[in-house]
Amino acid sequence: MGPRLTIDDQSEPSGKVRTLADLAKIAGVSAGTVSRALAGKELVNKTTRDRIQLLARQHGFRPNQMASNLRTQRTGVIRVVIPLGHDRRQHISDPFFMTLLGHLADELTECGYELLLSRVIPDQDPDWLERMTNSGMSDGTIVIGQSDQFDTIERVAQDYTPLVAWGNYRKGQAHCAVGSDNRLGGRLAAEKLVASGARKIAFFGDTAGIEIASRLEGARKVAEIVHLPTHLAVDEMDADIASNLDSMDPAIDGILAASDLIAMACMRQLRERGIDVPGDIQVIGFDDIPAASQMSPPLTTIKQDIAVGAAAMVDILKRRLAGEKTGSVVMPPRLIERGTTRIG
Amino acid sequence: MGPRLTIDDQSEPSGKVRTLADLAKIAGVSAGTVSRALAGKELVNKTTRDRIQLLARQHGFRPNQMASNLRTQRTGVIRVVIPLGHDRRQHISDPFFMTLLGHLADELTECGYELLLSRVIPDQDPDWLERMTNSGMSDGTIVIGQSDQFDTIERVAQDYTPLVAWGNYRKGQAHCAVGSDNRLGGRLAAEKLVASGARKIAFFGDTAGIEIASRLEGARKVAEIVHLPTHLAVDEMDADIASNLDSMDPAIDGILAASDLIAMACMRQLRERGIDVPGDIQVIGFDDIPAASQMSPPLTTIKQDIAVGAAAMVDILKRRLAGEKTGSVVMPPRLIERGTTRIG
DNA sequence: CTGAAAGCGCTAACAC
DNA sequence: GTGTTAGCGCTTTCAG
Repeated sequence: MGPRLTIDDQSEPSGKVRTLADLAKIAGVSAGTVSRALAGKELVNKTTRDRIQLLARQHGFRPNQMASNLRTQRTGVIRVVIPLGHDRRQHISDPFFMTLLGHLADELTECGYELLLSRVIPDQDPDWLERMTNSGMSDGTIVIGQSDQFDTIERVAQDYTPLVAWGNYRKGQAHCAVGSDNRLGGRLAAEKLVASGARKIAFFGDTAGIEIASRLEGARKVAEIVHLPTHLAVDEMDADIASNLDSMDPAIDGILAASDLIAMACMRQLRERGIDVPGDIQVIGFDDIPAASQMSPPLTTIKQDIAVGAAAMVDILKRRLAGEKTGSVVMPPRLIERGTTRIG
Repeated sequence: MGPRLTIDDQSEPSGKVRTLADLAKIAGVSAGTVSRALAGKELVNKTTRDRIQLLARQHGFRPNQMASNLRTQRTGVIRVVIPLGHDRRQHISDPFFMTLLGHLADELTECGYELLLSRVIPDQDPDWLERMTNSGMSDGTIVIGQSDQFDTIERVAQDYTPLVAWGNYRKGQAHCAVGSDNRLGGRLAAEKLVASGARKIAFFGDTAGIEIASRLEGARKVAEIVHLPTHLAVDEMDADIASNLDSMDPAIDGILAASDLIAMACMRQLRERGIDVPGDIQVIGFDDIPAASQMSPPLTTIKQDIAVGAAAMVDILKRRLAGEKTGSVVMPPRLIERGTTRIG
């Protein structure tokens, strides 16, 4: 039998070059030199450097990142993790997190980092953050949304510095957070509602998430507010809102939604019931996701500047990777008046 | 001087255990045994196995993935890449890709894979796919959207099997694609428009993307259609649509949008011009993103089942990783009639 | 059942 | 300038 058609003949037609050593051999130099040449180091003679780079291109050679990472103790990847704490189906539907993720991807790519994305269900694995930070698979970690995991993040941040979380800042906390002043946002929303004549205001949202809880807290500085728990998963959300809406006895005339998504669901339910917005009930959302301005009527909301937030997170993380100590960032949210509230 | 306060004293208070060897030492066994114990291998005595696992937990020890990956030649990560080919600002706003990504994340996490997310601008680096597939950082690759990169994907697929792309299937192609029958989708849309009385139909979209081109092609089987190029980035999109709308001389009475996002933009512009939908102009979208049903009037559209698509991609990729040969998957899209088209 | 030893593919002193 | 060498931290034969 000839050598053809052996079972495990995986070799490329003309001996694929897969390692530095392979390339070194056909270039007639040592692996070390190839390594340096490919890294564009000045140390190696320009002539041979060019020759090696050419050879590499010709053979489609690409050095193994994994090996390089192990050796240099530097991965060039940032882990972005979304904990699905208090409402695990949130992610699929929530345009806010998705938009934030998009911007993070932009920023990270921009400065040469890869993005390792993880969704996590904390209840099923209390160790989640330690696992992510200690795996050696990334140089730093970004947590999108504290959800109900504030304490976990706080604990890990004790001895893991390259960590930034999107979310609420609580005085004296150890971990670095970037986010909006949720309390202020809640206050702005309530103030607006009150100013334009609302007398009985309801808050739709799940206060298990600390960001949400802060919004309600802020709103309550301004007015008496009834809290109507609302799940974040689209399918449950609608049912929650519907039943709450129907069971309100002294009818409400103002809705403060914990997010634009919830506000949109409210509008849907209100329309089905023939209730006029903003005539009968005024509605105000939170986030200012792209869709907010496109509804009819367009949604009045509290805007969080996602792009700026994402840039800040990446910037801070880079600083921390460089050993700098940084504080948190609290960004002021802004009222965007549109069509779901009355003027005044 | 005592040993305190030396410059590079990075050691933890009581000597942090970071490597197998560290743990081996305090357990009084060899590194090999620790490795086996932590992997839960039966080979090692249950007693010592438990002891080692306990020790590991106590010290918060987590084996270095990078090293393990290098040794085993298996990373446990799947790369998901979004090429921003013909319209590089698409991603931030496109809920379709984001939703697909969400589902992919679910499916991958489900079966123990990590997700390495990359955005890529092919013009700036023609080598992009080779770079991603050969880096040794992942076991397989999913490309979300062929964009105008059909040929690149085709080329790489020649000798890289664990690759699946979301997109159009073209008879005889080498790479594995999962996606909707775009041509059929286009046809369904045009048929509906014609059936409910549209006489002059316009197609809004950028046919540089092959998926989009196929939709137009399908539509043209049914009716004569004028193509109005439209960028996918939200800001440009509005301007494109506005100018096109205003310059149409014999007014159109049907709009076939290449995506729901474009359809939504069209509706916005139409509303601004006081044009009634579906009275004066009927509109039909493509994708059926979550927001489609929430507009007013709710959008008639061609639905692609994203969840099923994502599951199929992951399933196929796993098969390919197991050495199986698989074909492509073409899923039938479905007309969802809602409020932006007339009955009939 | 466990230890010793040989690498995975790359990089960075250290030589010459 | 370039080769040699010694690992990065882990897994897995191969001995015993």
